[in-house]
Amino acid sequence: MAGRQSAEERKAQIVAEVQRLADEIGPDRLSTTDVARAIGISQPAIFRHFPTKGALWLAVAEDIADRLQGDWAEAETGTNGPHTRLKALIGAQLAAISDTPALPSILFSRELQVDNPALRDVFRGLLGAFQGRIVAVIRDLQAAGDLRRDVSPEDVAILLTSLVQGVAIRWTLGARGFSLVHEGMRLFDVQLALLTAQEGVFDEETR
Amino acid sequence: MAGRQSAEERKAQIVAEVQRLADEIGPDRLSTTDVARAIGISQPAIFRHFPTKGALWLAVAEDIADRLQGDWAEAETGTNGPHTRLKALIGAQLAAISDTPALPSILFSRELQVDNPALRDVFRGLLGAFQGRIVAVIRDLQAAGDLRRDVSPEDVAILLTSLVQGVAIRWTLGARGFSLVHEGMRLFDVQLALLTAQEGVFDEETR
DNA sequence: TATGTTAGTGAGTGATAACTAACAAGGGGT
DNA sequence: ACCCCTTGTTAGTTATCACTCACTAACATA
Repeated sequence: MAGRQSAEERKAQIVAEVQRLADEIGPDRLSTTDVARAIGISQPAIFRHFPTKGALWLAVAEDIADRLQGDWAEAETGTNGPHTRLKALIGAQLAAISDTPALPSILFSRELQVDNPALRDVFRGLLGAFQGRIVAVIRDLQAAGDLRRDVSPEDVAILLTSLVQGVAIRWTLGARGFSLVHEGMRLFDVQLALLTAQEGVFDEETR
Repeated sequence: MAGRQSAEERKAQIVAEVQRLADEIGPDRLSTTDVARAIGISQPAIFRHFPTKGALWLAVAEDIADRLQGDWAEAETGTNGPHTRLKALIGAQLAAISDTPALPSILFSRELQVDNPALRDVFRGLLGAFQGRIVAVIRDLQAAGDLRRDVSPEDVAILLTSLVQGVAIRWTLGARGFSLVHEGMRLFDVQLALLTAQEGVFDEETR
């Protein structure tokens, strides 16, 4: 329905629908027929706008990349100190997953990445960029003396991004029975409290 | 080759091959033809041993569940204090993933779980059991005074299991360019050091 | 109003998926 | 040495996948 549309609009509509349906059906099981039916056009019409299904997925990847990078940039501009900047970054990521629940399964889909190296490279770069932003903010936090210095910024970044992934996975497996953003931010505060505590009091045997 | 085998042996062989191939091809893209060819039998022979492909996956899930639970039990028996017990548990999990790299993609495959609720339930229970074991050890650690008490055991368990998942994902995406067990244990030590540091020194604004 | 362009359709293609039916053979127990 | 259950094969079936082809209807413009 809604008749004919411009190619640009239709492309955007298809890309959006893929992200919505990927959550229900699974990214790799999602067929062009599913997408076409959900939109209300014929299945071959998909191929008028994308030469191959791989190209469609690449367009989806670029859409995701653009949106996430925009979210990160916005999160970092509207904030003053490094602490709120870090909090905003993590919050933006959680919100993005909450808005597009298929994000983790798309980003980490083994199937999609096995026969679409270009896709894998986009996602790898994207996750690396996020990690890089976190590392930079951690450095600022440490420089300001707001975070213990006996842990490397890279390790802190890993702990925090793992936290986001971990809570997102629990959220998905548990049928989204809680607020991802709320629970994620709560755990972020817990982890950050650990990271701001005084250094080395217990002698921990590090064998 | 190797001629005829007993049903029991053949079943185990198929289940093992699925786990090996799931890593190369992707759990959901893995076809019965792939499995049969890798073993050296005809494709319909698979269905002599498993009524449906879904039943095959369920057998794989139970194999994984048995193995993991065995690993956890072993990790917890050979250890004395709660600290080494925790370390052994995390180490066992990392080693299991290292031995069966397809584990994360199988356990978290959206595709497999969408149309196989039984499978999803097995995995959910499995991950819950691991979480439960971690929580119990954390409680012991706190009771012994070896871990700060201003963090709930459940939250600590989430932080630690997320850590394992996070490092496993990085390991997979990065083409397994480092030792999963080594890197995982290093980060575990970092996180545990944070968890044993003195409580609440910085006043963290918790808005 | 005539004309070229573009979004969209219906029917079909070859490949591959899971699964079945009918039949062949291996091998231990009597 | 024969039997017969079990394991296996070959040859299908049906469904679905991505993708193509010939064609049409809507739109913009001259």
